[in-house]
Amino acid sequence: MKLGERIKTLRESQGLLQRQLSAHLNIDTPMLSKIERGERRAKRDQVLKIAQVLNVDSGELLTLWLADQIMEIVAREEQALQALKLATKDIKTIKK
Amino acid sequence: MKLGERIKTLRESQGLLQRQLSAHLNIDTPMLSKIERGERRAKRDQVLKIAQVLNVDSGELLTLWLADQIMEIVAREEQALQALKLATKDIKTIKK
DNA sequence: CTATATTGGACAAAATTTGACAAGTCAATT
DNA sequence: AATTGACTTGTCAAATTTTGTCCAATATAG
Repeated sequence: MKLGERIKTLRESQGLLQRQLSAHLNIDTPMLSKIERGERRAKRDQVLKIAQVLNVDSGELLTLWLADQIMEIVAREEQALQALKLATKDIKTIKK
Repeated sequence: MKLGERIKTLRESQGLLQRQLSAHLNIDTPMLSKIERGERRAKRDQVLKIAQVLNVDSGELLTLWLADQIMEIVAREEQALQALKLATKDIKTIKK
């Protein structure tokens, strides 16, 4: 889980406590702790809120958030790379 | 949804009815109909069972099944390609 | 040591998914 | 036109998963 690490790094770099950041998200500290450690997944709007509070581009965090979810799906599958390749191709053809 | 289409094609190529295939999966025909049209997602063990009944390599269907899920996550996101690229990199480093 | 921050685990609430069922369409047949 | 068979659509409940809270435990700072 990369998003959690990134959040923790950003939070600490700004001298914020879990208690403070979690307050912005309307969750308690144990919950944020779990998100930072990747034990629980943040919701999309929480990611946006975190980006806002920590003054970073939401796109950066959303990318990590999405990648984490993809990893959860494919990480234990033999066909991981094939599936990723196929999905990438599909996305590209959709965008055109 | 690619898996559904593939299932339908395979099923029809073998002259099987939804009723027959769905019986193997212990679900009713409406449910299979939805899976084939991508309205509902098959479960992993259902995919394996389908591969078995339709005599195809389970890896092929699992790849489609995984790709579908990835698409569900990223399809509507701007960061889709970045996230896919990142996840691909992560998978590759894990496998090494 | 004390106080504060973080983590762990159990449980409850909320949200999502899975499936069954009833009713519907559509096509071919009679 | 009515019947039949295959498939589809919509709704609802059961089951599973996710999200969150609370309390206690551990770690960290002063």
